[in-house]
This record gives sequence, C-alpha cells and structure tokens, in this order.
Amino acid sequence: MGGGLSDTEYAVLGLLTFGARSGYDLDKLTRRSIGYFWRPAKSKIYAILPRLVGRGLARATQVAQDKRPDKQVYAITRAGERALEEWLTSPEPAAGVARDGLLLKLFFGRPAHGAALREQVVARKRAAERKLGELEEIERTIDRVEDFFPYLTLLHGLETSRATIAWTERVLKLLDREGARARA
Amino acid sequence: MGGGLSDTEYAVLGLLTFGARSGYDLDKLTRRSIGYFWRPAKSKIYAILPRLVGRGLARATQVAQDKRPDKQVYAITRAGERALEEWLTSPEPAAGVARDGLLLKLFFGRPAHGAALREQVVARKRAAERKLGELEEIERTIDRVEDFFPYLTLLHGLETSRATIAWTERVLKLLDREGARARA
DNA sequence: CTGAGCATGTAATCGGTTACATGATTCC
DNA sequence: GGAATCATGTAACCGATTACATGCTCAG
Repeated sequence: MGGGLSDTEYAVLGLLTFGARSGYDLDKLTRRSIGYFWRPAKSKIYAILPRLVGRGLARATQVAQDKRPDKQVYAITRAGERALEEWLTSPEPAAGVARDGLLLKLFFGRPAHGAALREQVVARKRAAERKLGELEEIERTIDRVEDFFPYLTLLHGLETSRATIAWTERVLKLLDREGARARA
Repeated sequence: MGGGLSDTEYAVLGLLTFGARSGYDLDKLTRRSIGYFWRPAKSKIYAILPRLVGRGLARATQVAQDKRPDKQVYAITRAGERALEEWLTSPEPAAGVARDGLLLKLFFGRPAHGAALREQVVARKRAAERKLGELEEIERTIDRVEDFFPYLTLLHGLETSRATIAWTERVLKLLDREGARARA
C-alpha cells in the first residue's frame, strides 16, 4: 500500500510542481535546478514517471507532435501535491555518512604518495573553484524573494565550496611542508 | 582480469595495512578511523574479505580460541599492498554530486512549510555541532606528525562541520525573517 | 552530410543496506 | 537473570548507473 517514495521520486514530483513536463524536459531541468545536490540518471527519471502515475500522484497526457517525436507530458495530481507536502514537512532521517574517495585515499597515504595525492587535492580544489564560480554567477541573477527557498540551497553550495577550497589550500601547504621535511 | 576493486574494498585493504584483523575487528575499526567519511555495513565487510583472498590481495588464517568463537584473521599480501598503492596514486574520478535530502526539501519549500523546514534545519545544525565536538576532541589528542595523513582528513571534517553550522545559522535567520514578513 | 537536439525506454550490472540467524561468554 | 560483546555470515531487497537501442529533424 505504498509506503513512502524514494527521495528521487519526491524530487521528480517536486519538479512537476513547476509545471507539466516530459521525461526529457525533467532530465534537462534537473541540471538547472536541483542538479547541484541531486542528479538522477535520465533512465531513472523515465522509470519513475509511470510509477508515479500508477500511484495516482501524477497523470500522463500523450502529446502528438509533427516534426518532433510524440511525447508523454506528466502533471502532478492533488494526491501528488499532498504526498509531496507530507514528505516536505516530515523529519529528515539523519543524513548518512557522506562518502568521499579522496579522504579515503588521504587517510591511507604515506610520505611516498605525497606527490600523487597532492595532484588529487589540486584537482579537488579546481573542481570546487569551478563550482563556486558557477554558483556565484547564479547568485548574481537569482531573485532572493521570489526564489527564496532555492536561494537557501544556493547559500549551502557557496558555503561548502568555499570551505572545500580553504581545506584544499591548507592541505596543500601542509603537504609541501611535509615533503620538504621528508627530503631534509 | 579483475579490473579495479570498489572503494570499499580498497578501504578494507587499507585498514589491513595497520595489521591483521578479523572481520569483526575491521568493522569496529572503521568507526574509530575512516568512519567519518566511509562506513560500510558489516555484512559488506564480511562479503569483501573472502573476495580479497580470492584475488590474492589478502590471506586468511583460522585462529582457534576457547572462551571466544574461533575467528578468521586476514592479513594483506604483497599483491594487496601493490594494489592499494596503485589505487592511492591513481587520479580520483571526479566526485559525483553529493546528495542531500535536506537541500532537496528546502528547494521545494514554500512559506507554508517554513516551520517544519526550520525544525529540520535545526536538526542538521545539532548534528553538525555534535560531529564538530567529536572531531575537536580527536584534534586535541591526535599526533600530527605520526598521523599526518589521517590528520588531513580530520581537518576536512572540522572545516565542513563549521561550514555546515554557519550555513544553518544563516538559513535560520533568513527563515525567521521570511516568517515575520509573511505574517505582516 | 554531419552532428546536435528531441524523445523514450530496456537490460545488465553494481554497490550497498537491513533484517535475519545463531550461539557462547562475561559483566553487572 | 539480562544485556553487551565476541564472531560470522546469508537472503532479500533497493536504488542507482552505464551502456545499449532507435529514429526523426534541423542547423551549419
């Protein structure tokens, strides 16, 4: 009798509150919206949609197009809105441990790996800088009143990107000092 | 012929570099070592161990005990050390998007959910504070020379916990202001 | 004429978690 | 007497990713 949905199912339901969309559109939409903290594979989206319909949380309409392939357009139903509401206001289960492969490697590192690990930290730093740049671009254009709630998630991205950059800089310094110490 | 292992397999291999251990001991060890960024289920550890043996990366010895159940003690082999080394120094694949259920909920939030979401942010703040406290305790006792590489991962935990706390405080203020605005 | 975009899906595989199952010993 | 610790594993299930498969249209 249908216990809860998965977070990704709720995410799709949530995206549908912005208007009816095809699977294809939803896939693209994720990149410009929740993509910084939730990015399901498109095959997952296509798999979810009919299941939402089966549960009465969404409704599909076949739209014929010439020049373009026909498409299924999905809209959220009242029941879907209720389900989303319920999930939104229910306590979030304590977040599991955030896995991080780089930390795993660093943990097992030894002086001999210094150079190779350094490179990987540099890569992490660059990735964080690129992400920060993208988010700052969004920060410049976002409407903080109209898009108040998305703005809160943007702040998270900004804060954690900066923290990551700060950490990588600290680590690079320590790694260099360690390297010098080892050579002495 | 046996491409790479999973990160968790490497993690187990890495833990074995600290000395031979039983599955039971490895499970406990994760909590005091890599547990802040990598915590496999114990059933996973038990599943991995024989596979490592099968690949010649670890070797098992049966140890009989009275008073305690007999146990299998696993030790890393030369081949295991080589495999670990190779993984450690190979470029880390670009980290995927870090999923965060709370951000997902916030993104889809509307003023009506303000109070319920606020509670969830408070919970996140408390969790981050607890974690920060634990890490600061480790910071006080860790040997920054002997445990140089693990120390680098500790710094990551400190940095990101503080960033999370800062973010939650910012969000709580904004949420309160928003709530007042809405009531006015 | 080629590549990008539109559009939908299936199949194989993976990595992982939760719950279940068992049983002795030791500490309180 | 009961809970925690030692010790190992299986089975069921889940959520997700990658690769594969197809085929039309439009812009350069």
